[in-house]
Amino acid sequence: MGRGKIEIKKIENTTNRQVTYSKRRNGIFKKAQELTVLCDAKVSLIMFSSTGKLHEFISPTITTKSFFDEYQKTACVDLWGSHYEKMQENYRRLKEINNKLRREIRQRMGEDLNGMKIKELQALEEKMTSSLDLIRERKCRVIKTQSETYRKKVRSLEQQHENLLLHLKAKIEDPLFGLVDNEGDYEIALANEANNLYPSLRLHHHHGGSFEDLLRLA
Amino acid sequence: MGRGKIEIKKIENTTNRQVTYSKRRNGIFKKAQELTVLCDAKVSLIMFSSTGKLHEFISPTITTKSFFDEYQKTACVDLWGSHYEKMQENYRRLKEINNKLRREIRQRMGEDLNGMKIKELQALEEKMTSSLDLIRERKCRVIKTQSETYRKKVRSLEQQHENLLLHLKAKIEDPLFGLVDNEGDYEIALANEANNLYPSLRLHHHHGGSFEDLLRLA
DNA sequence: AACTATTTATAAGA
DNA sequence: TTCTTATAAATAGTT
Repeated sequence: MGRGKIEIKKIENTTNRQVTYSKRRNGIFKKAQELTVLCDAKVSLIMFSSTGKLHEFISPTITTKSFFDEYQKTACVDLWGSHYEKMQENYRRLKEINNKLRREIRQRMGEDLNGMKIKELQALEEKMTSSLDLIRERKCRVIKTQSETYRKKVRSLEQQHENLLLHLKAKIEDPLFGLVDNEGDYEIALANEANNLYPSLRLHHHHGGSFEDLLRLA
Repeated sequence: MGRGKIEIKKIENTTNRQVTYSKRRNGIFKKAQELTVLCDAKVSLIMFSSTGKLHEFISPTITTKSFFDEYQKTACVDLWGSHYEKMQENYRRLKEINNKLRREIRQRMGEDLNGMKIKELQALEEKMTSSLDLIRERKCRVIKTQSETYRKKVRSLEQQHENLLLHLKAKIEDPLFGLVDNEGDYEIALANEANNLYPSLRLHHHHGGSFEDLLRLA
């Protein structure tokens, strides 16, 4: 239908092919639409052009999903295909691994040992003792590090404390060293100066557990 | 296109509607086929008549399944809906659990302890020692049971052995006790009788490890 | 299922 | 892309 009759074979001229695709696509969509209305049919028409562009028509009387549900039921086709099955396979394997891991943990907790042979039990025991050694080693090192940190902090605080004492002594010997407005406020000023240093000492001591805690843990 | 122009609305006369459906279905299939060839396009055309009958055309250059895989990818349509998403969610959770389990095992193996506080390490150590106690207890019980079984078997075999000796002694003292055909075969008969018992003894001894193995294990 | 008068789709050209 | 138009194709109503 056109100025000349054409043979039904691939149009080699790209531009021409795309023009024809566009025209005929409109034509076939219109036909699908008419069929839907005239004959009360449900139609799905999906196409990809040679350049990979997607165009689709679906009867407005139905949703895409329900259309394909019906199609799969009627045609006995499984469009889910590999996607679903691969996923299910992976899921199954993951579950299996999970169970093995759980069993391993239970055994390492001393449960679920019923089926085990003597040699297996012995191997497990050996694994456990060597793991325990590693854990204890790690614990000792952490404690040592922590202890060292505390030791340094204590020394630093002692230093501060000493400085403070020297400072106070100097003030007592020479009341005019600091500028004090009157004799009555002198005691209060001293007390405040002390309080400004001690809170930080207490804070440091309780950050992350006391030194006494550490000794108990080891 | 025909003897008269028709309005595009549902054809109420059933026969007429079915005839038109049949004619136009052929028409649209031909169009789809021509589009496939002329424009090198991939077309899927599926339709259900008002009576529920299915007809479909798909470009012979592609399979139904690969067509829909591509369709889903391109259209970003999830035709499987909630089903798929639920599965994906489960899969994700399972993976997470898996990772936690692996971490737990690694910690129980004495690895991956870097981030742990002293108290956590101590708790882990305690869990491990109590687990180890359970495992050792279990091992001892299994060894005891096994040992007891072997002891009984040994006793039973000793009993059999003693019976055999008595039997032989009886035969030697009274050669006519057993029916022996001639004097020349007497020695051979004795040897065979002995061999029929000893193999079973050897078999029992090596089923699941020897007694000496057991002692070494404990 | 054919037939065929008409409508519709579209190839080629602008 | 869109419009035009000559012509091929599709099809509604009829037989």
